[in-house]
Amino acid sequence: MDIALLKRLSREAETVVEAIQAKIHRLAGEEFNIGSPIQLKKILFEKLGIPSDELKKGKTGLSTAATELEKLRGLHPIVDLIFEWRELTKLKNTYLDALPELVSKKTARLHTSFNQTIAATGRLSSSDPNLQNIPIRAEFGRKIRAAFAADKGFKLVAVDYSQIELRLAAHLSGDPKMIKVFQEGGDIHEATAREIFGTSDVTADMRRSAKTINFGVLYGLSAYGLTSRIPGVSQGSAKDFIEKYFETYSRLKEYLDEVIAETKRTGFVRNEIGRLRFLPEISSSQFQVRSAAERAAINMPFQSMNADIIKMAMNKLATEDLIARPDCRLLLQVHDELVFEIKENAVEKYVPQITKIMQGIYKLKVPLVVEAKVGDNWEEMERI
DNA sequence: GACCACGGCCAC
DNA sequence: AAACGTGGCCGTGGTC
Repeated sequence: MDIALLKRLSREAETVVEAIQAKIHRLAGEEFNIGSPIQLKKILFEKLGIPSDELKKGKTGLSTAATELEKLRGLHPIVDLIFEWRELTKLKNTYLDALPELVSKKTARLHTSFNQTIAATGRLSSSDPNLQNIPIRAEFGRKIRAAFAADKGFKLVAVDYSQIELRLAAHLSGDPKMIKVFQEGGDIHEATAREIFGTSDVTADMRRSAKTINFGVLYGLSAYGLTSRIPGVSQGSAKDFIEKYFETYSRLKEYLDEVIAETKRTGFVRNEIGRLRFLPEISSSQFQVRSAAERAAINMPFQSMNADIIKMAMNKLATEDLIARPDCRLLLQVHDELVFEIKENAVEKYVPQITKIMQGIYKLKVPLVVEAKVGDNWEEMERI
């Protein structure tokens, strides 16, 4: 771990947070704890009178979650500042200030625990610290990854399964259109956009919407849920999108319906290699409880198969002596990705062996593809 | 000081 | 009506 980098970023964040905090307090006309949703609500909706009619309510009243505050952007300058404050304090508290404390004095490394019997789907989880949720999506957070650096003379190598859950959707459902896209090496999100928007001129926005639907379907997304996740889409057109989606991938629709029916009949869902998840709540008389169980049932075959496939690959890698040798060690598993530290002059030797094992570990009706990246740290990685 | 519920948010 | 699955960690506000 590059502790000096984390400390630098922490100081950078602190300076900005203090400036933002002062602005927020000035706009509010008083000092208050921005991190307290109770106090924040009072300022936003009582003192400043920002309209709150469209906002969701939780157990304790109005929600100030990011998805809700998003609706208030432009109504008052304090809103944008709250977003910035939250982003920076989150990163500072959870990563920048916490991780250096946990670095071993002896090894200069960070050691996590991987838990094997926590997640209901068979995934691993990581704790103390969780190294499966290190930021990557936002620009500032992503910099934290640079602190995860390979030893001198070594490289970090990250190998991840490409689109594995959607490939599993194609495989498990046997949907011919979806299978065809993957067999031809096509872009599944673009192909989906072409179908649901009925055009070969797919814009970036169309592809983004199709991507949201592709992933959402694996989670049991509803038209309502889609509405809040695609900007400017009404519930009516979201419903149309989903209908069009399932007209396109009709065998997938049948498969998902079968999973729910089977789970209702037996009280459990079983993935292709036999892992079970019991979901007795699927027969609940309470709509909310029952619906949540249906979504968990829909997701289970994909998420659990992903977990089992990467576990089988890790097992084979261990058997082939590729995870704990002086010039090649497995450091992390992040659900569909394995991160190795490999001696610089041995990357060329080991990466083909690793990718071959990962790709060949389980035969699907579509290609199982992995992508490898290499770099001196976890931020600056290049495809190899 | 330990624990809890909650709201919130990071990852895949 | 309810509204996207699996996790873990943070601070707040509270109890014991």
